[in-house]
Amino acid sequence: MFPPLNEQMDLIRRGASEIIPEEDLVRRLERSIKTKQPLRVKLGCDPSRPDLHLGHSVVLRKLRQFQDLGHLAILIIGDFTGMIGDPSGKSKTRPSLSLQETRRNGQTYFEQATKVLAAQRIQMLYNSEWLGKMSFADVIILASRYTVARMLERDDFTERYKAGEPISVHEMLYPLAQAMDSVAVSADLELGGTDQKFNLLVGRDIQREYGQEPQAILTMPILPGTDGIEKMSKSLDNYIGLNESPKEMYGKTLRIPDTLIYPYFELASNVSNKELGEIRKLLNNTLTNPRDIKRRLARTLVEMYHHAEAAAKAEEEFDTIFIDKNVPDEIEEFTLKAGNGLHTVVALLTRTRLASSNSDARRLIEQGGVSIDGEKVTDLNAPVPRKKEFILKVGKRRFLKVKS
RNA sequence: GGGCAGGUAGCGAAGCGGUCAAACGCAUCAGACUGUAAAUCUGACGGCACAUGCCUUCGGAGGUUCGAAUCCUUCCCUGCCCA
Repeated sequence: MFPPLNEQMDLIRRGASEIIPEEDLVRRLERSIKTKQPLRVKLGCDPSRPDLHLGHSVVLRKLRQFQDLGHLAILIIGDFTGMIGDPSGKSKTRPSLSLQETRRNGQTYFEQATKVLAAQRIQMLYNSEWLGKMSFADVIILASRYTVARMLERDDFTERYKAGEPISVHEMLYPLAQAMDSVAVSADLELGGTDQKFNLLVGRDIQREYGQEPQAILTMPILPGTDGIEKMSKSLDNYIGLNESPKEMYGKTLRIPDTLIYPYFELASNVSNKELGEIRKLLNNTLTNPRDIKRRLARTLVEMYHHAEAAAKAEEEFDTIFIDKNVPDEIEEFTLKAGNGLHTVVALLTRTRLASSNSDARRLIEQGGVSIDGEKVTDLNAPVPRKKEFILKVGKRRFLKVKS
């Protein structure tokens, strides 16, 4: 039923940052082979940000490998924690979601996650099922099993504490809540990014306190965002979303700094180890133009989340716009209606949201960023052309077909 | 409970009675350049009107003043120290 241990470990280790403790995992795998029981591999998901991106895909792909090996993927939607608010300390506006919202987000999370995960051997649970039932007394008992000093060991707590930044008490409850998830599902292994290491380790301690064998943990490297500096995240707008159109995905990928080409192939694509080696060789060769490899990366990613045809088309369109400086085939349309009072280009830009305000629209014109049918608009008071149809272009890549 | 230091535009951070729509950095947007939507350079960057005009912003609410982000009162929030 399961592949041999060595084979499993080879795959499991690939790309992994740390496996703690590796002997534990090996032991469980051996047992699983013997008893023919799949491992219960847990991954926690934050439903307050239901838009998945390549950063999430790194750990999801690892989970997928476990599925492929015959193990069970347990997705835990943190709806309970989502209802209380985000603990990251970064955002002051902690959106407290309603139960309904968390359910809806959980659903969209699932839909996106299954772009990477296999539909079978997957179990999705909402942690309000057990956390919501805990009494205050239960919480106190749970909290008594961990110490403040140990909690403060967590990097981000240490730093914030030193920097004199606020840390709310409830934030310290999050690692414990997450640990209770592990207890609730009797996790054999929990996956997460390296930034989750602390939380994952707390899970071990708490499981032990609750009479369970502590889970092994496996961390994956953090995928850098498209800026090449920060961790990929939606709030920093340095992400490539799993749900994005082929066009967006392709364009964003081609924009990443050259230094990210290899890490993206390694962590976010499904190229084989052999291909990875070739890619590395090519990148080290000064004769190769990194652009060509980056194009391959962009195609690969689009193929993974869409299909080959879409990838080819996205590439073609990119070339059309940026190399040939032409108008793409498919562009959004806007129909001018009599009586909607759009007489000037400025008004049109604002109405169609190509500019955020009239001032912004004027600014764009002043800076030479607006053209109609390829002709630069220079007059701030330029009227909307009396044509049946024309192409409005803003900046380098925003197009609108205006009809009347 | 007491003492101290803070809360400024998307973020970080200056300003401490008029010349403040508010320096600077980051992010963002536009232009040039480029293999690229990268890097670099240039410019813009609250809103409305656009000719030097008006309106809304500096935690909230009041007040002093011809005039406040800047002074006073009060409330809310944050950090540190003492108890």
